[in-house]
Amino acid sequence: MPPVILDSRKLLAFATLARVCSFTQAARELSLTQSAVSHAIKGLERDLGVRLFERMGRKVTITEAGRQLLQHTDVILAEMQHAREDMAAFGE
Amino acid sequence: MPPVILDSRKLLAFATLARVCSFTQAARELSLTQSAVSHAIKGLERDLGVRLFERMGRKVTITEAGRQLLQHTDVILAEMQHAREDMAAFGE
DNA sequence: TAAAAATACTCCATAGGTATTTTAT
DNA sequence: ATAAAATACCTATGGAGTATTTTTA
Repeated sequence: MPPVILDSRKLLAFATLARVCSFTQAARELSLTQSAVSHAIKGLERDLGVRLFERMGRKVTITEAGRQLLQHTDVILAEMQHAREDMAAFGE
Repeated sequence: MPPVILDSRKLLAFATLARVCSFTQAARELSLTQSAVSHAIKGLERDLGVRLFERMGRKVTITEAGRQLLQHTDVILAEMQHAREDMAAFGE
C-alpha cells in the first residue's frame, strides 16, 4: 500500500467496528468472519502506527485516535458512496 | 471488493492518470509499471461499469464520467492524506 | 464455563512484474 | 520505425477462511 492512501476495505471494517464495538457483530454485518475483521483492524493499526481500539477482554472501546480517524473515515466512505451513485447514473 | 466502497489504490492510479494523461508517465510517478496502471484503470472501469478514459491510439483523454469521478476522488484522497497526518500526530 | 478476541495455519484472488504484441504517429 | 497502450503469462503478497487457543465476565 502506497504511503499516501488507506485501504478502503480496512476503513469499512473500522467504521463498522467503531459503530457496534464487537468484532463478531461487525463481522456479521460485513459478511466476513471474526478473524478477518480482527486482521483488518490489526493491519490498519500497524499501517498507521496507532492503537484504534482498547481491548479489555471482551470489552471493545474506541480510542481517541480512533475517534479522530472515524471522522475522516465517515467522509471518505460517504464520498465513495456518492461516487458510485454518480457513476451508476451513467448507465450500464 | 464490497459494493459500497472503491479500491483506493485504483483511485490513486486514476487521479494520477487523469492529471498526466499518459499511462507510462503515470506509472513513473506511482513507481509502478505501465502494465500495472493499465490493469488498475481497466479494473476500475469494469468495477464501475463506466469508461473513464478515451484511448485513441496514444492519445489519452478523460471522459465526462471520468471528470465526475475525479471530483469525488480528489475529496477522498485529500481526506486520506489528512487522516494520515492526524494519525501521525499521535506519534510512533 | 461460555462467549468473544487473538492466533496459527491454509488457500486463493489479485496486484504487480516481465515479455510481447498491437497500434498509431 | 518508434513510442506508447494492451495483452499474456507468471509470481508473490495478503485478504479471507477454518480451526484452535486464550481470556474474562
